Amino acid sequence: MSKKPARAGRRTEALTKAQIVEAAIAILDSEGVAALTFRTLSTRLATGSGAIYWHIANKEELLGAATDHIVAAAMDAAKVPNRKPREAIRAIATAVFDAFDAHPWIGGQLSLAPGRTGMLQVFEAIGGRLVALGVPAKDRFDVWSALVNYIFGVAAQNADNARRAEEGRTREDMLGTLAEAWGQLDASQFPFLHEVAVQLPGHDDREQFLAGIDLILDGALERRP
Amino acid sequence: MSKKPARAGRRTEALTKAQIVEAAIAILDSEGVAALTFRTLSTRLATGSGAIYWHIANKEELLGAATDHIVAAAMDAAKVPNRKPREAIRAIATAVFDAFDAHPWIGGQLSLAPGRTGMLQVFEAIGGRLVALGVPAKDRFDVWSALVNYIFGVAAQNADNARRAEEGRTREDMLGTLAEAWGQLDASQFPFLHEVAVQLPGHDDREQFLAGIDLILDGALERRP
DNA sequence: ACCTGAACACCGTTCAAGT
DNA sequence: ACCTGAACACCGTTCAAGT
Repeated sequence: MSKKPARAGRRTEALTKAQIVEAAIAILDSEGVAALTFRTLSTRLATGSGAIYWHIANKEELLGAATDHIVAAAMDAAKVPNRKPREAIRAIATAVFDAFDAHPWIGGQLSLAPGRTGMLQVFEAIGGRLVALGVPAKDRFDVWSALVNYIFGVAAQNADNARRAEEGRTREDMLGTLAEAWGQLDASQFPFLHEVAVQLPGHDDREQFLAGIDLILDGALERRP
Repeated sequence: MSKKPARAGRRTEALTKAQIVEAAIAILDSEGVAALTFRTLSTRLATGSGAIYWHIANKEELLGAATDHIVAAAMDAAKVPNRKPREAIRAIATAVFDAFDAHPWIGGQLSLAPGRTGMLQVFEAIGGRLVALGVPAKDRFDVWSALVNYIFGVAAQNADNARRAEEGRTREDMLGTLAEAWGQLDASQFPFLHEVAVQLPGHDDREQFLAGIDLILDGALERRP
């Protein structure tokens, strides 16, 4: 027997990057982004904080890998092969939107480091449907770029709103407050916002997100070679 | 005479929030987001770190106010009143894109706290042009939402790429590396990315961003009541 | 009312030492 | 090869004490 008793939960096999990323996601989901530190993470993994650095370069890589894990899982869950192209694009966009909304700690960790296979899958899936949809070859790169940037950009902004709502009022409260503020804006200086204020509380963020996808696709299909 | 000589640069008037925000922007622009701490900021302002908290609640509010200051300045500089509606929208979008690109520390600080007048000005300016463009009233809210979300979301993602490029290779280097990686992808599994790889190095992010604006507007104008 | 700056309660990251 | 955990060099934020 060694002097120290074996610690409960001490692993017997080597850590893996996947284990670390999954533990990080568990902390992020249950306690939020502020709770993810190398100390809480190493405690949960029953190891020393320095051990994590053997597998992961730094916190940015950790958050990036966690984000890509969520994206890849969302793509796996969104079964799209048998759908018509436009429906497939809408299904992929919805999957990303819902995944970000369910894991609102996802922020600006959307870069394309090597090994970000989840994002690559989304990129390819969207691009492939544009060919099937009949978007002219000369427009394809721009349409694809607009779509993937829109999807990830808007989903990330929505997630950030959800995160802020979590730590305070509900989303309905926030929209109500915003509608009231815009309704009190000077109608001669802000006629549009003054008018659109009434539509804020009732609207569905997800539906509006998908309406934007349709606008881009409609614009793309109007183009002829 | 007091025992301690008056410190050089000691202010004689009270701090203002505007002074703090401008000093913060100066640090962010010249030394990056990691260099902005309450210690560097209070040193530059010749005050104590706690003094800043008399005027600003916390770092999130500081970064949010700095972001809105940049947006407001960009809107002021982008003279759009005499343009045709579509050109005005393109000018506003370009102004936001360029401002974010020039201040790449702008990240996810895009929320709508009270007093964010810069973002409100962009929102109103875009909305007003949609009326002038003849977008049907029933579509206006969705088209407006798609446009402003696209503009801020894509501009923020581009800024984040610019920030990452700063602390390493150039943007051209990064695009070249990405093109090479995508070019080596299995062409049967990733046909679209394999093909689009060749277009990556030569493309202009700003032009592609504007192409997305046009797609949304074209999609919107195709709708009839 | 506004400022000072030490103190508090943390961080991410490194690294000599272990197995 | 992989892990340990103390140590380093910081942070944001608070607050008693000043003017």
